[in-house]
Amino acid sequence: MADTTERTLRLLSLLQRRRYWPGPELARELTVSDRTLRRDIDRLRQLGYTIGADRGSDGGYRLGTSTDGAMLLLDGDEAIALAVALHATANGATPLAAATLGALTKVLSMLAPAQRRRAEQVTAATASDPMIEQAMPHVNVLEPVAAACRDHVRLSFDYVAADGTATNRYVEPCQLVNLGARWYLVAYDSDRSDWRTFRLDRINKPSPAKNPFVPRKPPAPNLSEYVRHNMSELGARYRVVVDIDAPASRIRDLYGTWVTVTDLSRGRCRMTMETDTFRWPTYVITNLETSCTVIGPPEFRHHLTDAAARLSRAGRTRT
Amino acid sequence: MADTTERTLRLLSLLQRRRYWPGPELARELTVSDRTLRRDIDRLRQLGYTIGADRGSDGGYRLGTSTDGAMLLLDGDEAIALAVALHATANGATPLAAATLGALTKVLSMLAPAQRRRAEQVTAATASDPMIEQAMPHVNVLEPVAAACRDHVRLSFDYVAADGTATNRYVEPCQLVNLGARWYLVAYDSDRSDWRTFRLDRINKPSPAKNPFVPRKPPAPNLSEYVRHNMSELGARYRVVVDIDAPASRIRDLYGTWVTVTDLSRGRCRMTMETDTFRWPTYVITNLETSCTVIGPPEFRHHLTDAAARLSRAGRTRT
DNA sequence: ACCATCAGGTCAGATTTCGTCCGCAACTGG
DNA sequence: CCAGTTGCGGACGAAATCTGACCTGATGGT
Repeated sequence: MADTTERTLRLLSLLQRRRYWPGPELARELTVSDRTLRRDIDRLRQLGYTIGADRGSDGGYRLGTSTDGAMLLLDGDEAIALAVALHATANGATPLAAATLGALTKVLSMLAPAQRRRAEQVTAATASDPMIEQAMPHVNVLEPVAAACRDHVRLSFDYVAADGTATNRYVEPCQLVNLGARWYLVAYDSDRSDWRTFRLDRINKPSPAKNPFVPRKPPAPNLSEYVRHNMSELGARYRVVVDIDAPASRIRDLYGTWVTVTDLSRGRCRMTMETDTFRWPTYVITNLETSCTVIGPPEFRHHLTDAAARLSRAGRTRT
Repeated sequence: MADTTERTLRLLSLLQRRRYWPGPELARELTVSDRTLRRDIDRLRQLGYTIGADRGSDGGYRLGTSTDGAMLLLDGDEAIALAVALHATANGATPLAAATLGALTKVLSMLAPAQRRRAEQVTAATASDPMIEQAMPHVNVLEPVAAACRDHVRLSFDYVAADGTATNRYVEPCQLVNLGARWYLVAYDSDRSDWRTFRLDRINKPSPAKNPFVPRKPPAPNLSEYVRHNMSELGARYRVVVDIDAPASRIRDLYGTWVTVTDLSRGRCRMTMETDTFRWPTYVITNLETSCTVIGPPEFRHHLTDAAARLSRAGRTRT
């Protein structure tokens, strides 16, 4: 009642809930006269929403596509679903990576603690799910760090380096970089006066400052490249190298964001990926359906031979 | 200056874009006095948003979790990212499936044609992506059908049956069911006066009616069961059956939504899945790291033997 | 102590909102 | 073609509100 903006929002919510609304029904729902309903519709239109209307008996209003800054009204569970979906998609997907991350931080920062816990549970449940055991960083780390990057505020956190030594850092976050299985934060370490790359899953208790700093020029034009280059020191357990009987372009199309591909002679190429687990390189190779040769490491070769044995046993006709 | 609701929304947008805003800055941004800014903040609070505020020098406002029907303000790309993420996650994920679908239809119906096209492109690009080639139905089919289910409006569409005959249907949609790789619509066929199940990827040109109908009692309490039961006639190409040396519960935990698992004696179990491609059952088996036996079909056995040969060749030390 | 910030009261004047009129346009079904 | 229904928008006056300009307090940092 009292407030017109509240009513306008309620109207928007109604229009988003049902495709088609006869005018008088809307008016009754909002307990206003049909005239002010029209005025509210007008308001929404001016706000950037395209609201279709059919005249004549059995006419009504229909919410169309919003042209401008659109807004979504969500009920509890939908917000959670959003968080989960975005969280799961935030890797890879190059063209929209930034937007996905942006949306994710917005949604996350909107969730109440209880909802957030629920989202985590669901994520955990579906993470052990078929495709990938996502090394997706914990929500409570990802969100504040991403927000700090976005807001250009300094960030302090506990960091456990590769050799196990724990330190406390105070940095100017620059950008979050996702490389297949892992997330990295590129930041300027104020104490050490240099750029550093941090693995997100080794960051604990991030706490953002309030006051914005003026962003520095990033240490490299393509931070994704930059991180991949420095990564070996950051301790992926294995560097899997495979030569494939297929042109580099094809592999790049398929897995470009996740691995480095270099050309070899005669339509072959070499694929390199850093990983902790063989699960996913195995999947890639199995899936390729072209022959290839593992260059290293030996552990991966063994893993493959084992898998091959298992598969061939499974495929043998039952005795 | 036109409208207070417009301004309030702009304020919300600002608060969602940046974590921390000093009050006077906000006031300047909105070109109002600090007093009305306070009033607007109040309005938002009354709308259900929790807005934290720090006093003292370098204080400011901070948008917290919204308690009630929350609303998200998104800029162009973020909406697209949302659509893509939801689209990708809409399978599986039992606990939130309904919410995900709901959110997806909301987002989709909000996208402008151009944005929608972009979303499709991205989806297509990432679908050839590593994990799965999602047999996700086309956005232009999924959205209207899901909306029709939600709104309880009749739906007419062209349908191509398994045997290739095309018909035009006029139905009362009941629910969308996702079974791993495929989507099905359970609906009451008004012309045939009986319940039918339609494969979503065989539906063309769906067009929703305007007027709602009163929903019937569904043909079964658990529609997911119902569809799976009727599915064999709906034409998945293969029914892959595998016996696994692991308790049924473990498999169910991992892939429960995607396959049917039945107990066998002595801690073994049998997994059945309907599929058109061997890619993903292969992945499952490779991933299990326990021995298993393929019961059928023979094609899958051959596929596995091929894969095994390829893997073992790849793993052999280079000559 | 001093300053910057949020919080909220009060008040007068400007602005808007709202309902009730009205005529008009467009679509549907008989 | 006509009646009925629906959306569209102008006009008007009364009521509600919104806004800016004060003001007092509380709180936190320097």
